[in-house]
Amino acid sequence: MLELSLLRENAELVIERLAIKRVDARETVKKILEADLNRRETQKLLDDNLAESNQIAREVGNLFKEGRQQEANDLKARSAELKIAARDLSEKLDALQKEQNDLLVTLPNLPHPETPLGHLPEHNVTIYSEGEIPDLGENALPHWELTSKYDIIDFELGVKLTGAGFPVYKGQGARLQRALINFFVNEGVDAGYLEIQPPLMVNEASAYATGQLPDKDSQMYHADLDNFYLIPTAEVPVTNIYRDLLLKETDFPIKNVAYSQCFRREAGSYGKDVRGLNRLHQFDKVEIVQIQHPDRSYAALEDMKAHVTGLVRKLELPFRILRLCGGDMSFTSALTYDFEVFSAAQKRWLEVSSVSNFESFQANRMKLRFKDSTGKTRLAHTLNGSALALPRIVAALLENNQTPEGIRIPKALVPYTGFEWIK
RNA sequence: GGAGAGGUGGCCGAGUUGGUCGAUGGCGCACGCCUGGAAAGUGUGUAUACCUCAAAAGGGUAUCAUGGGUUCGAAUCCCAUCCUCUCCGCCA
Repeated sequence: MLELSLLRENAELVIERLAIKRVDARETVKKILEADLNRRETQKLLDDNLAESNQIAREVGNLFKEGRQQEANDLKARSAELKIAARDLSEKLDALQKEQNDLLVTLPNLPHPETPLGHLPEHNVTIYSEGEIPDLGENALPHWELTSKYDIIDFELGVKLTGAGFPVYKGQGARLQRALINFFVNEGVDAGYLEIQPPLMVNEASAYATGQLPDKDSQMYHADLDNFYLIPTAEVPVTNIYRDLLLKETDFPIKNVAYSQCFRREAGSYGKDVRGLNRLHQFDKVEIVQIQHPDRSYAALEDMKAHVTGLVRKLELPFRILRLCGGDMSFTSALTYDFEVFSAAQKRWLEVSSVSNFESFQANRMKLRFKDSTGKTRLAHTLNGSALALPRIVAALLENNQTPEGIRIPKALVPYTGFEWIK
């Protein structure tokens, strides 16, 4: 969530920037500031009340010691009055705090000034593209046919075991999964990221801190008995490692890479978007996360973008990088780069990574702070990106590399797969 | 799952016949003294949030797992929840 101090000091800027995300924040900002003013007044009244109560308690103690029962009892009466007033004030304060907080969490993060205007996919700006789009001719097969032709991924079997969107990987398909995971994790480790294996289930506090709750409740699988959520991305447990921490400036940069399975209910999806590997309920992803000093978070974002570029390049896939427009960017992001690979039989671009700087938006909700060189406590910046998500990479690899002899594995992967062809 | 013990500041650890306890002490850390330099020694300081204040200083409030209760007053008493440890049971 946004920092309250920013709203107090520069409400106009907030309103102006949020308009880029097509949010009219005028009314909300006004209400927040009203609640804030009210809250502070109430707090002052309550504090004064409690101060007097504490004073009386001390005096009563002394009077009893001196045996002055009558005076002590008189003071007790005053204390009872204060207590009733304090209860009311305290309830009012809680209500105001809740009101303010509830309003504050409805405001998305401010988009970075470089964010393109617009709200449609065509308003996203392609800032880079690379690689040849292969001409596969007329007989090219989409990946969902290739997977059954070579018997490497079984969608129907997944339906039998669980349901749609839970494919079963077999033989060379399973091996390819392991190869990609190891390749991505190793590349991350080589780039200085600490490898993390997080839990795949998190508690309510964690889901709230990274913003999945309360908004995206229906997008997560939930274990009722223990009130745990299956993670939709490793971002959730990994970022939560740093929840409620007060870091030192020398702790930066924090760089983590984590492989995990991800679970998403994807309620409301349909059509060609969910065909084959395009959208699954369970999938594999390697995520990179950085916790950074605010002065260096944008440099870190560029680093992460370069890292992901390296991965896609080594896989020899044609790709492009988009800077997302305000309306297409996530609630929490300040600046996002999307990576898309071209899946040549489907003839469409598939998003395989989203690299974002959240600035202090997540850190504020999570209370992730650090002491700067002057001893002041400030919010850290958080960033994350997929590096990479497997299914669509697999879809593009299968489609783009299909030949009459089989499917060719890119050179960089061969040491991991142990084979050069899927046959 | 059953029985028991316990959760105090960055860490360890006092404090549980309720009373100036945000909390003795030690370690760690920071700065200073000492030293040619260091170690040892020694001195001082060392939580977080909110409010107040133009700012700093200062002041107020809250926080001893979390939430509630008793009381003029709670780290200390009561209740609930969460978590940790030990033993038993079960088990990859």
